[in-house]
Amino acid sequence: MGYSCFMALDRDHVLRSAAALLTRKSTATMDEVAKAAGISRATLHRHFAGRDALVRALEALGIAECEAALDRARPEEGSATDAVRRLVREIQPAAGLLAFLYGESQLWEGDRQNDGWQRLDSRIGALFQRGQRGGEFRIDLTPVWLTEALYGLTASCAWATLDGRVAARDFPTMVAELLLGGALRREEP
Amino acid sequence: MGYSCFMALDRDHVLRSAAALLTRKSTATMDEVAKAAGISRATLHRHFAGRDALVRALEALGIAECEAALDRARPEEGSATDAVRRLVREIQPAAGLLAFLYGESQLWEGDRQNDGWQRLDSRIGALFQRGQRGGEFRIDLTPVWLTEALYGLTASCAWATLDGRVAARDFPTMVAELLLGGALRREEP
DNA sequence: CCATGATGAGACATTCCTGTCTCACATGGG
DNA sequence: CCCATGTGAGACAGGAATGTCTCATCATGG
Repeated sequence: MGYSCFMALDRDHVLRSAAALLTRKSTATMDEVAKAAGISRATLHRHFAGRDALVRALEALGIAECEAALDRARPEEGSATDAVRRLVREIQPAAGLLAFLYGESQLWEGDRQNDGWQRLDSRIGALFQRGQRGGEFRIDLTPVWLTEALYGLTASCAWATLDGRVAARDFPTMVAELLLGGALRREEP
Repeated sequence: MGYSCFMALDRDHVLRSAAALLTRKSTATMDEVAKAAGISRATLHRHFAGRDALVRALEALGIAECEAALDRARPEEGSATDAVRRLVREIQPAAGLLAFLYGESQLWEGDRQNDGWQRLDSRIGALFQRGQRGGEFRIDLTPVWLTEALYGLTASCAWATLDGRVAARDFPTMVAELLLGGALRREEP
């Protein structure tokens, strides 16, 4: 059977390479994706039927990584503020992939879209709602918008990191502190 | 000379139509752009040599609109906080176009990019810096990141508005208040 | 040693978009 | 009235990416 027992690993490796490449160049060719993974275009097509299938697989990977990050962040524990900080920290490794998917409008205009996004939105929205009900978060910004802002700031910081405008080690602080506290100084520490 | 004296108006109309369409569907064909503007593809090519020229023209329009918004917002007057609120309010009409350009990576990977972005970055960055020096804004978030976050939140809210997740009339509040104050409640009103 | 199966290289047709062209038509000015 | 100019429709070739195919190679397992 040759390498067949490693195909799952190969597939994952290809997926990660594609994510890394498409994060930087979202219009990359199937040939470029194959080159980046160190395989031929034929083999790439054996793993993923076409470009659409590849993007869908990346979408599934992104959703899975976000859900894993959400699990690790334990959004139900402790203060909502700290939970958001944990979430941003845990989501950083997936930020690049998330930024790519966020800009891939192809995923949203389709008639049916992956349920995973709705699950994620619900869980993250619930975290913000918990913070509002507990009096930690202001109530004039809707949980839906706060969730959207979390995605947007994550993607923005991922791009800014790729361009070198923000240091990667500052990612958690920049995203979480802006999302939580905004630009204004606090009167009381 | 027929309609030649109105060509400038035609061109502007085409540009606005293209912006509105490409904001929703960034991969729209030249034919779709022409259809959306109510002209034929031949006439579209008479106004813009090719797709690249069209995108560049949209970039120039976006920059011009942002600079105009910045002028109207009078970023040097009054408190930096109010200046940011004015800027967000004035930038809303250009938010859709800005969101399209923000996701058009083609503009950034080219060897030379429009100087306008740097001018805008400088002016907006200066506003945040003024707020920091005046003690209004916190100093642990860099002006570069705050500028990036302004773009990112603007684009996010523009998309959320298109999808109906955020009401258009709430745009200024959602963007400005999150950027300024974050999600946390203030102890003191 | 041989058979199996995965791989890489490349050819190939197809499809889609683009850019350019021609031509007929309409409108407006001289 | 006649000409000039802008326009729409369509044809056309070219390029690029895709998806499918074949074939030679090579490693593994029996």
